[in-house]
Amino acid sequence: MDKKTALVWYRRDLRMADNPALVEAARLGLAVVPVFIWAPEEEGDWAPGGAARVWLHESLKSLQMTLKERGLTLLIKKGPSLETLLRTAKECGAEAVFWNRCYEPALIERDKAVKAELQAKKIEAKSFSASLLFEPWEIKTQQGTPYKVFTPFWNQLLAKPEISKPLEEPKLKPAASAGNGLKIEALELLPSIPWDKGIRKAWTPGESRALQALEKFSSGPVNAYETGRDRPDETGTSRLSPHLHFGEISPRQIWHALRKNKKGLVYLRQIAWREFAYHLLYHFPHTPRDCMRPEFRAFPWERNARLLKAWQKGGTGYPIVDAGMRELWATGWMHNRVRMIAASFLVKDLLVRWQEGAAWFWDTLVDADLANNTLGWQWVGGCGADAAPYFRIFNPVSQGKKFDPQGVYVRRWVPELAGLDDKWIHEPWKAPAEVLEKAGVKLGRDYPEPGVDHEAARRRALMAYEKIKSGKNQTR
DNA sequence: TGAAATGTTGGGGCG
DNA sequence: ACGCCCCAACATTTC
Repeated sequence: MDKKTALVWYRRDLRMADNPALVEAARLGLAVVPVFIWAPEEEGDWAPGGAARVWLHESLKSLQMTLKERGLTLLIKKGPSLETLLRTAKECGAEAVFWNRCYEPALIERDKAVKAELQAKKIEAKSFSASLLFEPWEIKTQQGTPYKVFTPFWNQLLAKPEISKPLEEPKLKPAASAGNGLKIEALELLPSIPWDKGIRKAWTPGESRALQALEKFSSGPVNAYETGRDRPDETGTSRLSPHLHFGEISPRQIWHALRKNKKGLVYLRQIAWREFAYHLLYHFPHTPRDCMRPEFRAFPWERNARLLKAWQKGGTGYPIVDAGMRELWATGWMHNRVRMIAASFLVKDLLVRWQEGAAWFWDTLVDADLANNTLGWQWVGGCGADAAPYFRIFNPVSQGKKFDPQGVYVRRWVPELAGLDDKWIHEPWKAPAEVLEKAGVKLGRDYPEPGVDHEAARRRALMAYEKIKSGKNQTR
């Protein structure tokens, strides 16, 4: 008997365009039942964090609306994926399930099991590549091993045959029986205490806004990206990260929008860092938990709940760090230059394990992405594959002066310092008493004294590293 | 996709 | 004119 209906299982590909699972259903002339299943427990330790759930809620709303305009209903379900798919397939008389791949270790395992079970039940199951330029197993060194260094990975990526064009949105046939779904609200993705106001103000999730953001970026900031990306006081970045994480836009779309622009390559290199992050996560699935470099197992991290909390709340006493942490808390996002500064501060100045920082980012970032988050923190921590050398320690004052020279960013997020002159904005503790008084700042009352002295903290971090250096050549 | 410490160079002041 | 010193600017090395 010919198949009539397919489920398209939406996961982190919340878009219509460049969606191979949708295209396949249309190509086969099948009616489509789009379904989203909320099953956070299947993601192991990495179920979406609080900020990401807010985004997901809004993105699902947007997708549901878009599908509705096409005459389709996005079914919302909750519960174990396999059973839910089987039940939904039965409800709708679907004999095929198509989806686009995820690459987190727990999801790879789950999807493998789902595929096997569906096929055992005579339901066709097919998965597609939609979230990466290349599958993590498609890129290998000459020796056939995974890359551990970014630059050769990047060269290899550029040497590959041209990346295929993004797929057009197909014409979809609605299914006769759409099945019964929940309201998105029933997933309880929104917080009970409304701390998400700032996120809603800063962002509009959804495919159309993602395309707009790309358009805006490619018609201006991309041309100055090389330097503009380092300025948190200006809008020199694409701000595409959360859209990209939820698949509201695909890297193929971004690639083709920017590749013809000579300057676009500087930004596409960042997209390649994302590819590299997925490559590493796929080949080294333990890295969200453990350092890549084995000698770091013996690293003398400190346990300091008080300073960790101060960091989280944006109360370290270092303005650029605090500005970043407050931007994160308020908007669910932090400028990448500031992410590096704030992360370096936690890991090097406070000697707190990078996993603590990764966990906080996981919960507070709307773009929280296991591959990127893991790579980023291991990079800063100096314990990753192609990481910054451990002794590369950011100075929060000089970084602030260099990349936020007028203190615009600091004043935006740390308004209690707004009255200080540019000269002191990144190191208020050095300002003369009368300057502080005139600015209406009393350190320890309006804004904290530095929780640690960077100079001393730097020396302490280097000494801590000395302790594990001897283990450098030990094998895993 | 750092920063500090250390080394080198070259111009200017000055005896 | 010369050597000497100082020091800023830049370069290299070290962490």
